[in-house]
Amino acid sequence: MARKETINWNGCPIRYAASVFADRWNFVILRDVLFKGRRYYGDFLAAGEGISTNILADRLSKFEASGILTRHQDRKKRSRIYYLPTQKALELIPIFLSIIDWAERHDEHTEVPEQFITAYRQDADKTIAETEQLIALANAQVTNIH
Amino acid sequence: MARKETINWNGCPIRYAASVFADRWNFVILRDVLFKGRRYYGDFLAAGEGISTNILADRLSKFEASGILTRHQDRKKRSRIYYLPTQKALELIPIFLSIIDWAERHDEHTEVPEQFITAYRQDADKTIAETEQLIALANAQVTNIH
DNA sequence: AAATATCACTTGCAATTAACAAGTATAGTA
DNA sequence: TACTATACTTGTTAATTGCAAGTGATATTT
Repeated sequence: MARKETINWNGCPIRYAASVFADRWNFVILRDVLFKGRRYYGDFLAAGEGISTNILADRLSKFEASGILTRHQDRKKRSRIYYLPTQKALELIPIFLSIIDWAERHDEHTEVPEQFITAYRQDADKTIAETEQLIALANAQVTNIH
Repeated sequence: MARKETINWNGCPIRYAASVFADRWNFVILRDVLFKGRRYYGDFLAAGEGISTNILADRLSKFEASGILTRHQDRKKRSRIYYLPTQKALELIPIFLSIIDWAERHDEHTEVPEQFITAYRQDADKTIAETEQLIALANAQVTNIH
């Protein structure tokens, strides 16, 4: 996003969403948070398949600013930082699931577990709930164990 | 997207989707196509609230390349060009509707007609179908009248 | 027929952002 | 005390974006 600070956003939901997460790396980070249980800076780096450290730092702080992630310090090991998804982030799950559904239909290279996609198409709400469970688990691992 | 042509996309649906439409201006163009009936280059320019001509041209040709839009010449007035959404584009509707739903819940500035959002929340499939109707109408206006 | 206008782009250049490599700060470990 | 780990910064180069102007192919007006 170059220049043009004072755009007329005009109450458009799509433009708002665009400003929050319409970016290649944002998609990947959100995928990692919502579906892969990643919570640490280092995890995102390793998993992001190529994101640079400065870009990752930039995106994480922007997600914090927009209320998608919260930043926390590990109590016992204070040098470790973890990021947790907010409710606002959890509510992105339906969007990302329908993206997965779409990609599976239109990209021949996409490989989603048959079971997962079938389950989603039969009962989307259930898959949404299950994904939330997954997230709760990942959160617990980070907040309790350490 | 600078450099890094040879990424390991790895069959990930989110990365595929990111490569096709995760970009500020892509969001706006798709909004215009899916919900506002815009079909002409000039319409996109006027409505995009600030997109540059070169960026618009770039995005339109990429959408063509990725099978989201098809480019057509008006028969009677051959200098006019219109773009039509493909089936692949139509199937983005559920994604964009859930984005609208999400933004309405989390952005105080977002102004979506109450009626629309309520209808969507009560019966998503119906709103999806209605949006498809809207698109059919916009297509007809472009392909028949001229 | 010539001049003007419309439309859909290109092109050139400056400004902004991203990628890559390296470095720094703080905390914990040997 | 030295070494390591983790989470970032910083600097530099490369790529993309924004903006203004230009171009070419129709149409329209005079």
